[in-house]
Amino acid sequence: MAVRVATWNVNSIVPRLPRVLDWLERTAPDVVCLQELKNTTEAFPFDPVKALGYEVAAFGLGRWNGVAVLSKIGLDDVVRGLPGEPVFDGQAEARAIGATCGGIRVWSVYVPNGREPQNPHYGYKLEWLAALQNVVRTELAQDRPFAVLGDFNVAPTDADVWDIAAFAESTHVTEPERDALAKLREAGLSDVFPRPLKYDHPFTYWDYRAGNFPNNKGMRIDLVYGNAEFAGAVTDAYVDREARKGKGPSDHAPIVVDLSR
DNA sequence: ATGACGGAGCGTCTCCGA
Repeated sequence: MAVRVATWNVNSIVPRLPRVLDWLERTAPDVVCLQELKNTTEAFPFDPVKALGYEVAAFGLGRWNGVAVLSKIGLDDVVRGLPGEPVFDGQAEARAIGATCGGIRVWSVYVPNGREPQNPHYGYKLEWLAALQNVVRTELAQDRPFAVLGDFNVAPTDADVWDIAAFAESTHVTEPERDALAKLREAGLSDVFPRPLKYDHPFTYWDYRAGNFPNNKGMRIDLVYGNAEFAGAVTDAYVDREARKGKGPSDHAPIVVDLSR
């Protein structure tokens, strides 16, 4: 059976809804992890998404963050929030949601940005990634295909940013952030590396400013980290940069992963 | 052309994003 799984940071679901619905229709993924919904759980546009055949598990706490899992192949054992996650500035944030879809366990994650290495948000980011490591170890104890998909806000290698020199003193490329990803791989997850539809590297994010998209000044910070059962079933994976084009896009492009089970 | 920030809210600025 073929299963199509996708992840996409939509940068606010309400203004993006027409584009997201159109993309869902054309791409027809079975399971979709969404990030940066920027609204509350109740305000998620359930009806038009359900009309396309999806069950929806959303988790939003206000104007920032917000994650969801959509599925056409079942949606069970939903967990809202990352068990053991840290709290920043006394405010709970909706950055993770887990669900089981047709026997595949997925976590949709929106890792904290970190802002600058000197900012308390950076420490929060590292603590959040440590909590993710613990959840991953727990999930890996289960014998089933499993993946963490989403906006990790970390570029795993220097090749994952358009110019490493432009990132001196910046988050997203520091050793501790990359170590956190390495620990996920050491625990048993593989980086499901997508193919680009154009150019030689599968960037997933391009800043809106300064013509970064047309100039392909991008970053690969949206990732699919799967266990052996998940990664071993992958038949194709690509970044849909077409979704970054035109008027009113998200600043992130979706990643589409095809599995044969 | 892919084309030179955008979203949200106690809002006409400020915060946040990466």
